[in-house]
Formats: sequence, C-alpha cells, structure tokens
Amino acid sequence: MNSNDLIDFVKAAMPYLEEVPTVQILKFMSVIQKPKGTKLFSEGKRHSNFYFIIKGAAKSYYLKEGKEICLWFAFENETLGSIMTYNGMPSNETIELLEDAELVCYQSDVLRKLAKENLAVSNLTHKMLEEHALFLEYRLHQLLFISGKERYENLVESAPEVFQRVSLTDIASYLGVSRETLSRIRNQG
Amino acid sequence: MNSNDLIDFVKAAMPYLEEVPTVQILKFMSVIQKPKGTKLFSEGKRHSNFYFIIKGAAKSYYLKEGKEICLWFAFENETLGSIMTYNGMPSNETIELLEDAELVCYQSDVLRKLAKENLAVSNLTHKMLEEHALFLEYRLHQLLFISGKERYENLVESAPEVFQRVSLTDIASYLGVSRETLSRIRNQG
DNA sequence: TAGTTCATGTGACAATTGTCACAAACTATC
DNA sequence: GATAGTTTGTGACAATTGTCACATGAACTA
Repeated sequence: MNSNDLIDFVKAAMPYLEEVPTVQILKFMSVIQKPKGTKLFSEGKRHSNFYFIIKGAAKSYYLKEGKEICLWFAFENETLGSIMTYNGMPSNETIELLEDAELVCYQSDVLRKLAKENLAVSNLTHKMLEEHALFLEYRLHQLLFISGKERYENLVESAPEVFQRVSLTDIASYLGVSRETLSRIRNQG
Repeated sequence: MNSNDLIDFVKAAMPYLEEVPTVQILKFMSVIQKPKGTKLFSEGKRHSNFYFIIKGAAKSYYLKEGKEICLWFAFENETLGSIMTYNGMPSNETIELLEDAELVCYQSDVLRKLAKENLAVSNLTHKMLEEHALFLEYRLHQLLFISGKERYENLVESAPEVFQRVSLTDIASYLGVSRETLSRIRNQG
C-alpha cells in the first residue's frame, strides 16, 4: 500500500480523520505486515505505537500465575493499543497477533505532539479515547452485573466471529470463567 | 463562590485548565450546592452536565433486580460524570450524592462544542477522558485478575477514606462480592 | 424512653465454580 | 497416515461464594 492508497483507506475507514490534513497524517502513520504470533506490545515495556487492523486478529492479555487472561480481542477495522503506553508508561498488557496481519501503525508520541497543536488531530485522539472508554465501560458492566453464562450468550450474539477465530481457552479467560465452566455452559444451553 | 474565586479555584485544582481562557471557562462552568441524596444522573435519562466535587461524596450505581451495584465512588477534587451522557446517550447509571455537596457544574454540551473549535478546551477534555479511561482500565484489571479479598485489601490501602464515608453494603457491591462475604473477609484477616 | 429503621455480623445450607485428572478430537508436520 | 502437540470435553471432588434467616447494635424519631 503506498501513501495515497493509505490516505484513501484510512479516511474511508475512520471518518473522523477527514478533517486532518494529509500532510499531518503521513507524519504519524505507516502500513506494516506482521506474522501470527508477533507481540506488538509486551508487558513491562514502553511502546510509542498503536495500530489499526486492516486484516488480521489480535488479543490482549495479562499473565496471572503463568496463565494468560484476555482483556480483549480485535479484528478488521478496529484500533488496537494500550492506554498505559499511550501515556508514556510501561505496558501492563501483552498484545499478540492471532493471525498474520496487515496493520496501520500510528506513532503515538508524534500523534500526541500534533494533538497539542492541531485541533483536527486533537479531535481525532479525543474520538479514539472516547471509543475506548465506552468499550471499557461496557466490559466493566458485563463483569459486575452479568453472570458468566449471560456474558457468553452476549458474546455469541454481539461477536460470533470471535468463536471462529479465537480459542475457547482465550475466550474463557476473556469471559472471566474457567475453561471447563465455559465448556459446560456451551453444552448445557 | 463568585466568578473570580471559581476561576482561581478550578485552575488550582485542575492544572490542565491553565491554558483555557477564562472567558471560555465561564461559558461552561458554575458552582452549585446540592443536598445529600440528590440524584445528579438518573438511569435512562439524558443529562448535559458533569461535575467536579469541591466538597462532598457521591456514588454511581446500576440497579440489578432491585439491588444497587456500585461502579465507583467520588470525593473532593474528583470529576464525576457519565461517558454515556457525555456522548448524548441516555445514562446507564444513577449518580447520587452521599453527603451534602458543593460542586462545580460543567455543561458538557457547551464544552464539547468549544472543544471542536478551541485547542485548549480540546486538550482539557482529552485529559479528562484519558483519566477516566485509566480508571476504568484499573477497575477492569481488578475484577478480572484479583480475588474479592485482594480487591478489599487494595481498597483499604489505596482509599481508606471510603470506609469512613460509604456503607459496607455499597462497598461490597463495588468490590463485586455479597455483603456477607465482605463481612467475612473483614473479620478473618 | 420506647419504638422504628437501617447497617452490620453470623450461622446453616445450597449452588456455583474452580481444580485436577484424563479422554477424545483435531492440527500440523514429516 | 503415523506421530506429536494442542485444544476441547467431562467426571469427581473441594473450595468458594451466595442466599436466607435471624441477631445485634447504632442512629434517628416521636
């Protein structure tokens, strides 16, 4: 994908980029390819990038006593990153590709600097943060108010593709139940 | 509190307001008093305000089968609002004052309009969103990775004042355990 | 002071869920 | 297609937690 294609693509995919001048966008964006298994973020490390998924899938997880516990999954046309590293802190999560992927790579440090000076860029990052906060709020609500079984049913309803592309082990940890409990939920109705 | 006092106060309390011109601030801010029990937000309703607590305490909760389940508590020098209503959607939570309170009231609709045109205001709302996202991430991490007992211990450590100002019933729902379980945690160590 | 209400503690029991162990099914690779 | 490795299903059991019922004690009201 060349620069012009990139601009056309990201503007189509992200309507709130429309107002950002092309010359600015090219300062903080590029397209990369990465194979399955690549760790885009590693726990404890600082990163000054985040990503938009053109093609592929990823998971975010923490390690708890050697076990992975998934925070989220991301697929095509979703943005992927860590609010901690966006703030310059070390990452508290690991983000790993579940499939070979084509990604738009944002340089978050450049983006933040631009946002401080450029209203269109500021509105862009504002929008992204807002979407992230809404997602976190939804997750929190699910965990506090809804049983494991209901969370499973909601996931089947809202994101059935997850079950085609992510292992049940990862999904169980995402739902906050053990692998065995998820297996029983699936087989009992 | 008059206009000048308000400006001095909020600029001292919120460093990221420094760059916002006073004339702009007065467009979206005022100071109000409200008694204990006031519902600043009600589930299902739209609101175009959010608040900064000068003095007082508040809780946010959902209703689940008649029971309140607390999302968060807020005290002096904290900002309080709903990301849903900020986005123009109906509130999914109720926010209620636990004590008589003095509040800075922001008009979020005015603030959003200003942010679209004014870089300093945009940076302000950006900063607020970022803090909110970090808080949600912390809560999510606690719920997914840490046992009820550890969550209790972390709360004692990080916010002991909560136990002076909030009922154990509310704290139990905040921690995601039953009132009885919290009682046992407290008496066993 | 008596009565009422509300917050909290506690015991008994049931239900849910996790853990462990192992079997079955599926994948990938040679 | 044989083998190794991974993923998923399942049974037995233990541990945790929730629910229900009731007791206690503090706070508030009349």
